[in-house]
Amino acid sequence: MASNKPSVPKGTRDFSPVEMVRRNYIFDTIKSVFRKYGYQEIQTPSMENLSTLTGKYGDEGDKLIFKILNSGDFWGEAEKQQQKAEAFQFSSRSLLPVLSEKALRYDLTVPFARYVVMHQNEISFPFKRFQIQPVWRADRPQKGRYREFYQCDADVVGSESLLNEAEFVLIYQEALSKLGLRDFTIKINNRKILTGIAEIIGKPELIVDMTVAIDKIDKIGLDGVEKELLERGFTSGDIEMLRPVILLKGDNAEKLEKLKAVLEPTSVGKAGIKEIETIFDYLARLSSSSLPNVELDITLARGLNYYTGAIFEVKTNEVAMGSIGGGGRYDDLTGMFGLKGLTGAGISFGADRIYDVLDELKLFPEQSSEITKVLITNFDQDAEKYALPLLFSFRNKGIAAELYPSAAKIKKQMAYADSKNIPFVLLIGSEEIQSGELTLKDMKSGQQEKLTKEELIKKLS
RNA sequence: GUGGUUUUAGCUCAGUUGGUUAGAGCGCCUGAUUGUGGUUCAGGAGGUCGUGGGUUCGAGCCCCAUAUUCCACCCCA
Repeated sequence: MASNKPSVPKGTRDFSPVEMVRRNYIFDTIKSVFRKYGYQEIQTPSMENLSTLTGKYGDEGDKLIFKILNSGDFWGEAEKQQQKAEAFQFSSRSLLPVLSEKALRYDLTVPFARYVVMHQNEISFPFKRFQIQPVWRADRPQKGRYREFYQCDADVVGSESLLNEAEFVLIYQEALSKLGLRDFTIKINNRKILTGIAEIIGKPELIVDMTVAIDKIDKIGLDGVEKELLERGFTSGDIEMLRPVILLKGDNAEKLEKLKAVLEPTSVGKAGIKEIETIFDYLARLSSSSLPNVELDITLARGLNYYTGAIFEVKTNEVAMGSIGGGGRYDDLTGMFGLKGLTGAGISFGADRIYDVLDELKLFPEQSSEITKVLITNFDQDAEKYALPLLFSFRNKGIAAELYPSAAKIKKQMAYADSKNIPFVLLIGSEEIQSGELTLKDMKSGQQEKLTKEELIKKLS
């Protein structure tokens, strides 16, 4: 086994030139919309202190954090610990802080919260930031799920206005439309409504179990949800009360009316309804058309523990794929880092899933693989010498140009231009050098014409 | 973390009950065309059959382990 076949770690990928063009198209589109709504870009390190990340994503989440092994003699450190404290027992739990104190970023929201706390004195609130960087999860890969993937987050901290939530809907709407998606659903819900429902049933402590179960309605159906609710500690009486809420039908206004009646006894539930109404009201004033793909979905829960108000999730209906975006309001995210009373709200686009969707729907624009405008052929040393100042002039005028780097066969040089999708090839042989009229070939039509340097620059600019 | 699945040429895939020298299409290289790509024609190179063990006279094919791919569950973008 001297020579291993090279490979990349499970769930990671290389991105070749064509893929990068397409990925940047996605990033640039999303970025331009973020900027349009007043969000500024930041970046944070790929790794964070492990203590920054642990405990923020729940037990399931913590397991998926990629931990970085300490450098140096960690085994010696472990033994030193044991000598110092007799009570120190070797176990996965006790050894972890000795073996690892850094970890790869799991999402962009928690590092952002850390950033806000560390930079609170330089930041003027409300602070609107966006961030596009990879995150890592030690998950088992499958369709649309990678161990390294990019998130595109926009978050605002220090503003409790529901205008932010309304604008998030518009950002989703605009960015996804720009990318060519037509049939997608922006689902919206409110944690307070879910809390209200749990209160009415009289099981507020089981709210997480309730939401996890009803979130699966699309997947496992009503019977499955009811079965899971029973397993999670609800009685059949509770389920009787829940059923009409889960099966809520109609358009957004109708759903709101029905919910209002159900949630009348709970102040928190009513507050949730009011928030949704306010967001819809903002949206009605902020957009020219009604937004047909915004849908109030009471079964939308999302896993993350820290959402307290609005919850978003975006799904495409054109391809079978998990959610391509999500987000929500979290009242006290920075509290875990010691800065209390700062509210935040944010959304995320899953760039890799969006890529897979656009790829499957063949929605990537065609022209994008053309980069170099003109290739100058290389006949021999004399021609190369003649070509260099010309190459310089082309680039000076902003024309993307290449000189073939060796005097290879013209056939090969033409094939190179063809494979790279270069639209023009300039042929400079002894004839052209003498006359000063150079042969420009249009690769698409196959036509050739003789042009002077000035004419070339004019034509290629 | 649980259950299943995939892996054969650069790519997409054939390969019979275990039997000589493992095939195709596309791509690549060379030539027809020493100054012309994408079309055509002729020729050519390229394979530790994912990896490591085992069974067998003999393994791409059977068994074990491991990696990887994809899928479902959990959870999530």
